[in-house]
Amino acid sequence: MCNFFKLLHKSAIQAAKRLKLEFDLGPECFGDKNPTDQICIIRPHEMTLARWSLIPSWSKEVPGVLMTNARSETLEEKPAYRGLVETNRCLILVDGFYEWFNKHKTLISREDGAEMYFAGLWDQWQGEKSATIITTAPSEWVSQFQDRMPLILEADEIERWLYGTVEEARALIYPRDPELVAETVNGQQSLF
DNA sequence: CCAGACGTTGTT
DNA sequence: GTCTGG
DNA sequence: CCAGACGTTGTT
DNA sequence: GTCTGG
Repeated sequence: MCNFFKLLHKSAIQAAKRLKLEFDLGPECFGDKNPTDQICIIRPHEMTLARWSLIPSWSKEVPGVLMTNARSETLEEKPAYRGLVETNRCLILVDGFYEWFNKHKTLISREDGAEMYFAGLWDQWQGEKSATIITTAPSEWVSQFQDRMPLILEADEIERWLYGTVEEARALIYPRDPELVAETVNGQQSLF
């Protein structure tokens, strides 16, 4: 599920360097992250903290349901997300995300070991920023674990997602097949 | 029309 | 604020 | 996933 | 038999 991931400090340093952004994050966004935790997001010209699970700006109160993922297929239709792809795109920075495989907690990360960028959307409610991760159909490889996966952008796409036109951004929303590896978390490495 | 929702995933 | 389900 | 529906219109 | 709503 795209509901549990990991971010290490060193990857935030890397991302800041790659995107030429100032690094200024509290320690609360590092480690294993669950919905409603503070996570590291990247907006145009800014790396910052946000609550994981989007709260629409028009909400009367904190929603009773989690908005941790946004389906790419219906992004532009749903009341909670409509319009955000035009003005409120962001990246969610992670090292890898967790899936359950044969009852083992399994970390899925990039084969090249680099930091990973999820395409996401953010909003602001009563001064607080929050964000959601866009999901797509799984690649063939990921489908052995799950039938959805986060939209993972490549290094040469992340600036287009942040700074490009809406059309350029929309063109990046499609199912991918990134080079990934999986390893069980309890020491034993599994080979996939 | 108008009240009520507004979201996603999917075995541990 | 806007959609949709009854 | 799996149980339950499987249809349409829309103000008095 | 197949879709969808929970």
